[in-house]
Amino acid sequence: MDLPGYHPQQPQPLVHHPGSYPEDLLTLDGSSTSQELKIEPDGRPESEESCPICGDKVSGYHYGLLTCESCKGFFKRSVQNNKHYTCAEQQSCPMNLSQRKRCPSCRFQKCLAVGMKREAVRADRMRGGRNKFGPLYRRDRQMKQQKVCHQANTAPYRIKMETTQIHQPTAPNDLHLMSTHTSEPLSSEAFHQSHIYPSGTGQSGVPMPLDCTMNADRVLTPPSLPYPGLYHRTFPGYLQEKGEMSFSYSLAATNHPLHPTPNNLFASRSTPASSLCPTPGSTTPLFQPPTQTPDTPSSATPTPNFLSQLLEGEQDESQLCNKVVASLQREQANRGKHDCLNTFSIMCKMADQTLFGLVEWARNSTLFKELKVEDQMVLLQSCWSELLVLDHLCRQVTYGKEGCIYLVTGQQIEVSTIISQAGVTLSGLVSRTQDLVSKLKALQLDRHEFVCLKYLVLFNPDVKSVQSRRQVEHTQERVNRALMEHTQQSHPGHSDKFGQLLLRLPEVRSISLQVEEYLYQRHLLGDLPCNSLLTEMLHTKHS
DNA sequence: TCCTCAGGGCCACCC
DNA sequence: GGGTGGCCCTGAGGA
Repeated sequence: MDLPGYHPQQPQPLVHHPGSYPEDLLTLDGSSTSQELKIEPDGRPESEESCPICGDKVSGYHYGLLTCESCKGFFKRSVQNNKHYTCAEQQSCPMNLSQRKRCPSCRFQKCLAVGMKREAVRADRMRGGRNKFGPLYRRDRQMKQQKVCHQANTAPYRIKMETTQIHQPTAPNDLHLMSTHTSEPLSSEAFHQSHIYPSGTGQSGVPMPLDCTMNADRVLTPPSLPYPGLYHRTFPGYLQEKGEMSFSYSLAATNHPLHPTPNNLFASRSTPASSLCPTPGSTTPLFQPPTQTPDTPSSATPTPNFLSQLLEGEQDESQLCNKVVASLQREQANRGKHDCLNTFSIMCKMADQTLFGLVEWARNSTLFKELKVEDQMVLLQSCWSELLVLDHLCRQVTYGKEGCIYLVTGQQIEVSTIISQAGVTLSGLVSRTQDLVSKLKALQLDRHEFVCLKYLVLFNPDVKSVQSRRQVEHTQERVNRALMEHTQQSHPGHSDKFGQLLLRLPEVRSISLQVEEYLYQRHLLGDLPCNSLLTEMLHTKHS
């Protein structure tokens, strides 16, 4: 028995289709009404497959996934007429065949959540023909067929992901981040005065001022946070750091030989200890020894040792913040006063540094270290974007204020600002992500659960090319069990929390695929910094 | 050249 | 009168 609704797939498109979105390939039968998919010999779904939105009978692929005729029409009208619905309840109205008409807001949100695409509704209203998703639909069918075969042999309680084609880089790609010849710090003004380019305008877009001022809420101490247990460290001395905007994260770190790329991520495995050492001169080591964490409701977990083991190596948020800010400062310093980074570049830098931190987190994980280096590589290459999305979600759940996106640097941006200035794809991504944040907040995600989700994403035995599949599978099952026991112990009144948490993983996967595709499109437009781990990871997947 | 199938339009029906 | 949903038309792309 698979866990309900968790059947994410991560196939590699054979051909890259600009403007298409890989979550087409994602099987999201994750609704509560999901049922076993049956495929006819030619790959077409049998009539009993249910619509992921309302559970009605599907009539074919519509706007990105298999839906019923009713939801197809509803989605089309909503997009064509630019409808803006409002939910009269808590935006969690039940969605089934009999109640789908009650709340168009929730229905439309669910359409988006399961992967229907606004961009598949033709702006020119041209009839007939095939859309750009055609090849992906076929691929999706193939994957579903594989899934059905695979499910027959799936062990109970297995988190199942479909096989993934991992492309090994064919040539070494050393990463050369920006040079750090200057130590001139980025002025606070320059850093605050970032700009945003509306999606679609590309580099030629007119920069629009965006208020990215530092947020004083950053100094909130854990007890005042909505979910104080999620991040396990406070921000000692943050006020001083914030005021000076000067960090001592070694400049050499960015040119560090251990700076990972898809090819040299594990180049230092023969001397793992060295990779953990702070760069000479650095006063902010990448990782601190595990510290006593604030009390959380989960302290009574039945597998404290294992959970503690998982929590070891969790990155210090304040150090990550320092690292990212320092990196941005160096970048800006290299550019000079009159050549400010635009907001998209800043975001990419943040993501890149965060990704670097996540790779380090994985590499320093005891469980992960037990795997073969080759397996570590393919696993990370498979899930890096999901880890990034999870990291972002966790930050929002912990620090994010309603209607704002909390950046790793402690800055906040209003969601409405982004949506008003961004293009359709980015707006959709932000909306989907914020929806997921709301769900996770409602579930009161704690840091134990967050780290379990990270491990479940990382230890994916269905990644193709994994050699020690049994080992990965075993670890995933252990984490799965630990998460289940933890949720039962820490939230006895919320018996379904475990299932609810797992149901969020397909959404994380879906969003991460959309993020990858979006970033790749921007990369093709030349908007992404060339020499970054982020770009390298994107290249690896698209090569 | 034919077939497939996904997006668009139409319209009866419902509230 | 606006929304819904079933049915049919259209036409690009593949066989």
